[in-house]
Amino acid sequence: MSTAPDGSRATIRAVARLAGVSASTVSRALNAPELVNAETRRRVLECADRLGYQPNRAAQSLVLGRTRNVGLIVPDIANPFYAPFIKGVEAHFRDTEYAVFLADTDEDTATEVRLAEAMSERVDGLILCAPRMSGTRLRTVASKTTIVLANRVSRAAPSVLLDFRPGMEQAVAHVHALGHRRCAYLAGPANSWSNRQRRRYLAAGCAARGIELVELGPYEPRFTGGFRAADEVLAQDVTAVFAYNDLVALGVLSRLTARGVPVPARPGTPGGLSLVGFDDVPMASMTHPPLTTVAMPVTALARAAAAAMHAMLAEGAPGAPPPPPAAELATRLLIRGTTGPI
Amino acid sequence: MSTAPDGSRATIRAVARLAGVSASTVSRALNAPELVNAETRRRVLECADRLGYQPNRAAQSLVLGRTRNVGLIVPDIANPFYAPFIKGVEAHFRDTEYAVFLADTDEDTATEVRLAEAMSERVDGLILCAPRMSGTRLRTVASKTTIVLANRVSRAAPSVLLDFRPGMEQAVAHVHALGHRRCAYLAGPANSWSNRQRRRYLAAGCAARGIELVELGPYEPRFTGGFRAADEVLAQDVTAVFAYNDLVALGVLSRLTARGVPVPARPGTPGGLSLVGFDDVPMASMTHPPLTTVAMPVTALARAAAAAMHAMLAEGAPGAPPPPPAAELATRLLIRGTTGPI
DNA sequence: CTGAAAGCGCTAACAC
DNA sequence: GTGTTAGCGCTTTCAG
Repeated sequence: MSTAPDGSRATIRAVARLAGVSASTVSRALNAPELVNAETRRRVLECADRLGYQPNRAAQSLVLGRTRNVGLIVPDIANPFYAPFIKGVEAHFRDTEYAVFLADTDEDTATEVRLAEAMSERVDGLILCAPRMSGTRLRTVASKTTIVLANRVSRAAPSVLLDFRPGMEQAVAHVHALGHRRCAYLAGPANSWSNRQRRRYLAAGCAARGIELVELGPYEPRFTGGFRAADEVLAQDVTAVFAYNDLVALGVLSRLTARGVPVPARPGTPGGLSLVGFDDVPMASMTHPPLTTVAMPVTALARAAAAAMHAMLAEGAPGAPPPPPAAELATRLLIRGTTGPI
Repeated sequence: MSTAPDGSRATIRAVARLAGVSASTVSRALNAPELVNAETRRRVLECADRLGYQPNRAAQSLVLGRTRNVGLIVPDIANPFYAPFIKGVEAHFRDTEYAVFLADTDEDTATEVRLAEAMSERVDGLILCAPRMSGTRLRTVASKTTIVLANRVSRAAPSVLLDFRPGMEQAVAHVHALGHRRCAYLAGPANSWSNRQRRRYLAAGCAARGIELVELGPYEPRFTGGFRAADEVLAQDVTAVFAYNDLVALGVLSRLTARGVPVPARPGTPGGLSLVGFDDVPMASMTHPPLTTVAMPVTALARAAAAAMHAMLAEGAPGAPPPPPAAELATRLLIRGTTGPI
């Protein structure tokens, strides 16, 4: 059994006593097998096993100065965009000595700050996905623990980034080729890096091609945000819509369908709309019609973030983090059913 | 700043030195203010603050024997059913001394076991949501840490449970009232407690009313599981379908719509289907038509689980857990647009 | 009300 | 190869 008769857990000394060696030898047998006689080691391991010995992590952490935990903070676990990110990070650390601790900020900056602070005391490193906190705050957190940023740049810590440009460029070119000349952008959270990026490349692409772009919102980046957006879009005189993300796009699609507005426009019939999303969440390919969207290589992003963190941790550099590498991962347009000629 | 010039963090002794007191006094000023002179305490607090002192959690854990972390393991964070559960638990522990560590098993039993084991070393308590591991395994984990189960019963630990019966009863009665006499149940994972519960009450309700129930599956409990299910349902001669959960139902709805099968049946036209889901995920109310489904009071369940855990932790009972309370929370049918007369 | 001392369980020099 | 010793940073008796 794993617990002694009195309910307390076996310590390294108990194992040592049972095996007739010192605590150091047990420690070595466990952590540096090559430093100990094969036979001794066998005996120690057997005794440890017999007592159900598990090293006390607090004691290890205290002496080693590391927890072997890494934290992962995302804005909203319910957002399908983050699911593959989370799973990617978890997958990377599975079968390593690290455990991944996940937390969700509910898209709230104050919660994010509190969580980052609580976590930073309990982990060796923290992966912050699309954090909304200020640069100053970020610096504070970075001074306490090793940080890797995903989808956010800062001088305070290295980042892994999605390169929005190719996808956005392709989206604008596609819509332009279909004849659209007046489009709407349904903005997401104003303080979000993703929103700024999307808007920026969209604006640039539209300007370059003589497309007039009207910005609506901000909307909450969820399905219901799209409902509200849909009605406001209809009040504008546009023929195509770029939504902040797929969830919003799906909400727009749903509401538009309910109001009888064809997506995309039916040739010859006025009043239809073309619709482009961002993220390529699983649901996007399953609607009627399936959503034209810009796909993000989220799993690759996750892997990059996890690998960067793992490397920084391994480096053992307790001082300043290594030179921030900023991996960029290209997005691309997936043309499906919600875009058509004007 | 929070770090000393040399990058190392301030210790309790540093604070003590600066304040001209002993480490014990600093500790007391922080943890038991009433035991220390008000003025001394003020000074200590000020010094602590000035040095950016943060107690080392590993050291605290070591001496206190507790981590002030609680773990939460769910089958799939991407499943919208679990999102409110997670948020409910997180909300409960926000502003407590505990941090919640979340992990996701990817619906995989082996991963679940590994995670539970890794977590149990790092937390004071573990909330297991709909665990799939064996009773034996559960007992092993329960011997290492305090456990609360959600949607699963076991002698090894207390549970909070949803009472599926009222919702299922209502669903069957509803479908029966609409004239359906031959229905299908699209089963979820065979080893899942939820699946067993649903099937059981469904079977009982149908039997009591003379409805013939054919069971199909198991299907993976996701949108895509519903695609496959839809085609298999069409090959059966049924008029109504109970899906394992909303995701599956949504997949069925999508596929049925694509194949031109009306949901619900159009009066007078043969071949339509009525459809009932379970969970009431957000998306369920947003489809066309909106999904008739059995709503689960998930947030209440989460609160109950968190409260139970918190109580057990507070009790400080390091030995055996208190008598397992098994809270039961009633489900209910939400009649929306996917059910209609035969 | 405060300080000195002991020790939580473990690892890492340093001897032998 | 293995044992001895000395802490890691904190809390908590026990004296005063």
